[in-house]
Amino acid sequence: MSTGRIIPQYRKLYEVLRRHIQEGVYSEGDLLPSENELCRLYGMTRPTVRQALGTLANDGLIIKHQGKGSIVHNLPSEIGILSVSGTTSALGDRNLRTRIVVKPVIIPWPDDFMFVLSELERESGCIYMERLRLLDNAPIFYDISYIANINLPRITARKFDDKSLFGILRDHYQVEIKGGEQRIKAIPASIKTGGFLNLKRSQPVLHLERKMETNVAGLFLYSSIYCNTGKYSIFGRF
Amino acid sequence: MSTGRIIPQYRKLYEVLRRHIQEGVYSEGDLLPSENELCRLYGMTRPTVRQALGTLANDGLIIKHQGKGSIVHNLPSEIGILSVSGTTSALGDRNLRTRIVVKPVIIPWPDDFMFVLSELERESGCIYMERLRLLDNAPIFYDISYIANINLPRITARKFDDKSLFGILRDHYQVEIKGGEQRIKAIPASIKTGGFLNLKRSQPVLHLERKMETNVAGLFLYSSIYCNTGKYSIFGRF
DNA sequence: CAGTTTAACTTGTATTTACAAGTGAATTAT
DNA sequence: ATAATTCACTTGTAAATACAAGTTAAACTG
Repeated sequence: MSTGRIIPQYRKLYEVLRRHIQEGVYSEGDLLPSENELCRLYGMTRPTVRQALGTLANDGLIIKHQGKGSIVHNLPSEIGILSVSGTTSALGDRNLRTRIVVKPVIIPWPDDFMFVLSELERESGCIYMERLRLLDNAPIFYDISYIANINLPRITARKFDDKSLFGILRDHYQVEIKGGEQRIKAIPASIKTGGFLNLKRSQPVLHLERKMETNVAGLFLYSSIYCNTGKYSIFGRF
Repeated sequence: MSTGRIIPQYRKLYEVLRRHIQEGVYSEGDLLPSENELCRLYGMTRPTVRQALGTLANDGLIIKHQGKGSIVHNLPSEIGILSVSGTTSALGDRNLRTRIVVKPVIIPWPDDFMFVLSELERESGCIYMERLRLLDNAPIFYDISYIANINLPRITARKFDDKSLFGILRDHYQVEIKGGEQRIKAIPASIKTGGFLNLKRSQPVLHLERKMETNVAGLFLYSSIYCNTGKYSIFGRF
C-alpha cells in the first residue's frame, strides 16, 4: 500500500537542471551542455534527455535553438506559482515574507464557491487559510486558499511559518501541482482587501481565482488572490 | 531561397486533431482514439503520435490519463491569444467584433517602449495599430499593437476589418506565434482608456503588456492591452 | 586577404522495440 | 449473487539507431 514512488529518469534530470538554473550554476544566456554531453554525464539516452529538456523549455527555463543549443532563460522570482516582475531591479528571494492571517482550519465549503466542486470534494470539507505575502515589507498578495480535505491528515496542525503551502504538500504528502486554470480581473479594493494591501478604498486590485490540478486524482487546490500591482507586475509565460 | 517549408508529421496530426476538437468532431469529455489507433489511422509510429498528443495536452486541449486515454477538454473562446470566461453563459464567436481605431502605420519606436528591443528591431521601425474588441457590443479590449517592420511587405495596406492580426500574419507571411511572456497589472482607467472601454475615470482596468515570440527568429509582436473586466474575466491555463 | 567550402558540431524528426503501470470489463472462484 | 482475479486495453518510460537540418568555425581556394 506504500506509494513506493519511483521517479523517472527524465524527471530526475529535469529537477537537477532546474535547480542548477535557479541556483545560478548556469546563468541567463548561458548554453546548457549539449544533449549528447548530458547523455554521457547522466548515463541516459538522447530521447530521455530530450524529454527533460522539453519540460524545461516548456517551463520557459531554457530556449532551444536548432543547431546551436539550449540557452538558459531565467525567470523572475516566484511566489507560490506566481511570478513577480519588479519595476525595482533586485528582487532576490531574500526580502520575501509570508504572514499567516488565518491559520488552517477545517470548514464547510462556501455555498457560492467560485469553482464547481465534485461530490467527493464537497463531502470532504475544506481546509481554509489566509496568508499575506510581503516583498520588502510591503504587502503584495493577500491569498485565500481552499483545499479539499482528502488524504491530508494533520495538515491543520502543521507550521506554515515561512514554508510555502506547496512545499509542505510536496514534502509531506507527495502532492505536486501539475497545472491549472485561472480567471483574472481588475476590481476595486474592498475595505478588507484594501486594508491588507495598504490600498485606499476603490483603488485597483488584481484578482485571481485559480484552480490547481495535482498529481493526486480528484485533489485540487483553489485560491483567491488579491494583488497590489502598484509596484510589481504579475509575470507569466504562455 | 524559397521557404520550402516541410511540415513534420507530428505537426500535421496535431493540426488535424486540433481542428477536429475545435470544430466539434470530438466534444468535451470525449475520448480521443487511442495512440495505437491513431498510428494506424495516420500511418505513424507511436512516438510521433505521442509528440502530437503531447503538444495538444500542453495546449490544454486534451488531458491524458494513463491507462484510460486522452480526454478532450475544450477551452473557452479566444480573442487573439486571450481567452475570455464569461459570467453570461453563451459566448460563441458570433457576437464578437473588432473595430480598428488607428489603422496600421509605420512609426519609429517610442523612446520608453515597455520591452527591450534588439538593434534590428529598432532600426526597422515599428508597425503600429490600435484596435477595440467588442463582445455583445460592449468594448472589452483596447489593444495597442507594435510589430517590428521586418519582412512584412505591404502589411500596412492590408484590410484588417474583422480578420485577426494573427490570421493575416499566419496566412500571408507564414508567421506563427510560438509563445511569449506578459506582465499583468490592475490600474485605474485613464481618460483615454476609460473612454474606449466605457469606464469612468479611475475605475479598475486590467493592463497586459505582452511580448509574443514567433517562428521567425528575431520577430516579436508586442501589445499593450487594456481590458474591461467588469463582466468578463481573462481566462488562462498554466 | 576575402570569399567560399567543408567539417564538426548542435537540435529536430522518425522508426523500432520493449517493458512498466494504470484502468476497466469480463471471467472465475467463492 | 458477490468478491476476487485475470486479461486486454490504455498511456508512461526507456533504449538504440538513423538521418535531416541549422550553426559555427576552421580550412581551403581564388
